[in-house]
Amino acid sequence: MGYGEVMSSKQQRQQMVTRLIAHDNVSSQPHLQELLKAQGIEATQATISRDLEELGAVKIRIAGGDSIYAIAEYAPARVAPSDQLRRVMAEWVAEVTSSGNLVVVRTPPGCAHVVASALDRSGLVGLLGTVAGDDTIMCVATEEVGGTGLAEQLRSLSGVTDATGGIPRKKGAAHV
Amino acid sequence: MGYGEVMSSKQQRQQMVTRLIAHDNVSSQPHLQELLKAQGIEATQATISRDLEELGAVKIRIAGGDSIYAIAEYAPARVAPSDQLRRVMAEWVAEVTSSGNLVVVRTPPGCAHVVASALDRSGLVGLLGTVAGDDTIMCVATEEVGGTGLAEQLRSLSGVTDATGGIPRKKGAAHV
DNA sequence: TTGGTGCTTGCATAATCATTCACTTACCCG
DNA sequence: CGGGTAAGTGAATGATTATGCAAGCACCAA
Repeated sequence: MGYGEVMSSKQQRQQMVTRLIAHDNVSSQPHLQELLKAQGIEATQATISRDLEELGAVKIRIAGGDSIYAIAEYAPARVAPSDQLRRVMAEWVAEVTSSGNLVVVRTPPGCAHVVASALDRSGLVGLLGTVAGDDTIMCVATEEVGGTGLAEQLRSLSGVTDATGGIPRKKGAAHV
Repeated sequence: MGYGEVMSSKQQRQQMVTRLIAHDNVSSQPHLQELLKAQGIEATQATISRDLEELGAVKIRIAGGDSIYAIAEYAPARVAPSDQLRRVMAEWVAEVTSSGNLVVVRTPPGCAHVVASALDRSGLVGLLGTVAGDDTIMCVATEEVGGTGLAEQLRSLSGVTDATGGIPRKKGAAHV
């Protein structure tokens, strides 16, 4: 298996699909088909269906009862292989600090809920739960493990270098 | 608008739907229809479709390419009027206790997310955020209001009688 | 009571999405 | 070179989900 590089059309298409989903409110596969065509990419509904599956896209409901596509960030974590968690953490976690039983995880703007969702479903021992804002996650550690211990786990998962274990550098309001 | 109390069948059904979704891996609406029937609740696919919309359920993809339903903690309550909150709380909250800045809300199995979602979007003063498990919600109270004060508000909303404000009767692990 | 209003539901059907099958192409190995 | 294998795709079709419509019921007001 494995081609050379010619077959990049699929990847290009899927990348465009991802982009379209993220920016527009894509309501259906025919709709997405149109948008793709406007970008000079032609594909049938069948192909798009397969793309969406591979990308892990799902239809979510938005206000008004309509539903649009979104990239999952959610589904795969149901069975969250810790590999997935590690991948998400490595991708999006910028900083991990702790104070008392709380661990504060910083992410790029808007990404907090993605990481929090993965954490929530990871079944990580020592993690009671999370509250995610826009770019900040607050994790509640068990008393047994404590904030410091949990922070250590999280840093290990994300590959973040040890950073100021006890003294927060800056106050960030998590608008939940 | 506003019936007496006879028309509880819809709410019962939706509660069961929520529970089934949370526990089983519901793959389709006909599948859910069967599960409901096994619980003694009959409904057509059309009704179930509407229930799922109202509950904000979505189909997510799990490992293997299959997809199952899940409650969206995310879309529907976008507009959550406080009346809605009161209704949800009254329907599903079994117990409210507090300790320190935390309030623990117990619900029927599988229903925690629904309540937590409503709470998250309620803009309730004194409530910083929530972490929902299967049948348990942890609410973080502001320091100003405190766990006791928040618990009081929540009890009022849900109509639960005052219960052991400071001493948890039983340890319930919130499996998040 | 009587008529009006709004909510809920089932039926039938439309809309949407997933999958089977066949075909093409690229690549690998004798 | 063939032959074998696997990925990728479209057309057609099957499966699933959403919806228009009408009926039924509770409630309210006159």
